[in-house]
Amino acid sequence: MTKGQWEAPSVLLAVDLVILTLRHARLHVLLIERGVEPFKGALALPGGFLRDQDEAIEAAARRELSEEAGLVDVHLEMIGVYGKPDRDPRGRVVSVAYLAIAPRLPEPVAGTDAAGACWTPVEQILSAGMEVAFDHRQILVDGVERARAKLEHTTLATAFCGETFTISELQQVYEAVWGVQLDPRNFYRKVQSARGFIVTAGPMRRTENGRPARLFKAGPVQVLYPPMVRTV
Amino acid sequence: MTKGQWEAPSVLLAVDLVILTLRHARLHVLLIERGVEPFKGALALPGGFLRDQDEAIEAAARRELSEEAGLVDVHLEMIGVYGKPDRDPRGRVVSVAYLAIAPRLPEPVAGTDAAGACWTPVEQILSAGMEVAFDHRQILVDGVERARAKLEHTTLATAFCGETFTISELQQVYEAVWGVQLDPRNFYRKVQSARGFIVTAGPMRRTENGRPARLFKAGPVQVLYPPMVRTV
DNA sequence: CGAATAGTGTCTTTTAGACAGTATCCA
DNA sequence: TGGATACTGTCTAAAAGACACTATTCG
Repeated sequence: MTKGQWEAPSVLLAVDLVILTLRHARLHVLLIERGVEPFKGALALPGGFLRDQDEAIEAAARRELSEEAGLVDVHLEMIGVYGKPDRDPRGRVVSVAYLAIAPRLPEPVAGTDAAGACWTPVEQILSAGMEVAFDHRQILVDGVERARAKLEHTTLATAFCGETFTISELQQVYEAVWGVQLDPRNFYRKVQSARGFIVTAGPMRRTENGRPARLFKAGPVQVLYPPMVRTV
Repeated sequence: MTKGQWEAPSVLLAVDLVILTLRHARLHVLLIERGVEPFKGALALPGGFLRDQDEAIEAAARRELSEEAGLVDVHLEMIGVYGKPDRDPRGRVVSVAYLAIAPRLPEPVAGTDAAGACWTPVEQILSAGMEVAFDHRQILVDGVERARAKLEHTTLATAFCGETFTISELQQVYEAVWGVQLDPRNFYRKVQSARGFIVTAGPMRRTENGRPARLFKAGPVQVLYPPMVRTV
């Protein structure tokens, strides 16, 4: 509560992005090599400070998404706030973390500002002990866990795919993000019976090897029913 | 990214609390009558600014929880960040919202600072058009939705109960938060079969009317398997 | 005894999971 | 033709939902 002469302390506000995508059937996150202190030369999540007093937080996240990864119109949601008093040696910096999901991309990161942007397998950071700057490991852990959880009861998986996709492409998303193997036949039935999850995108087909598959696009529904249960 | 002479803008950081509890088998939220401008006299979620530059954000939330509601050791989790540039007429105020779950309480709000603290049925704000200050209606909506979702696949429901509770008390939590009626017999089976959800708390019993019920306490598990499915 | 709540059993329908078999492409 | 992937069908076991019934308390 504001009382009397006391003045509330102010903080610097930043945004950080966990940008996930699928590459070679594995989950990758975009990391940037830092060009300035602190943690100069180390890898970190893309992000930055609010540009000015009037910039909305999500707008800042979208701006960084565009500037650092060349991405527009992708799924974006807030993960949480990271504000431990000592998390940044420059002073009291509070960071709002966002989760972004990018569909399959051409090999290089298109339209990038930052020189050292690179897609890194999530496993390398989570299981192998690869280092990242600040508290970005924790932010990544929380972002990946958010994605895993939302695959269960929302249609988020379609955000990893392009405009249209086959059912086995969708299955690859679940397998990569959850780190499990799924039976394609049961996955088929499951996905088709989830109301509004996917809808057929014309009678077109696409091929690379074996029988061509039907194409689908994301359905109208956000919340999945029945959910895709990740058996524990 | 920090560049050259440019200086990042700073913001005021606040916390707001959605404190939920059950009263008379209905979901209630704690509101405070504001004693100062802006919105003087209006009802608002409890909350306030960070006390000083070194206070952790969650610590500020726990401090407000104690000062404004007299609550300690209750479930507390972050909901999200609310930072629209124009959400507070005093300037750029970014608020971190927290969800707190209080067990059944004695009628008055114990140990309260704020004079006008009152438990309000959530329905009155969500369905009936009761007004609240700032963007607190949206924060409440998000907090309640979070609670509803977490009841499905976590053991959060036990946080609404006291140290020990009966199965029908637990059922009341689900019914009040979800706003549905559940079959007590199937609920029984369901809850008992969810591994680690509840454990018997001795052979004691409690009574008020009808046959006495067994007492349980919260089990060791946080994530529910199988989940409590809220049929849509 | 009846009213009220606690707890068990049982039946039916739905869903998950395993897996056989057919279809359609390419080389 | 064989190899590969797409898709369909079928069986079994588990879980969800409906609901009859018994148990234990109070007054």
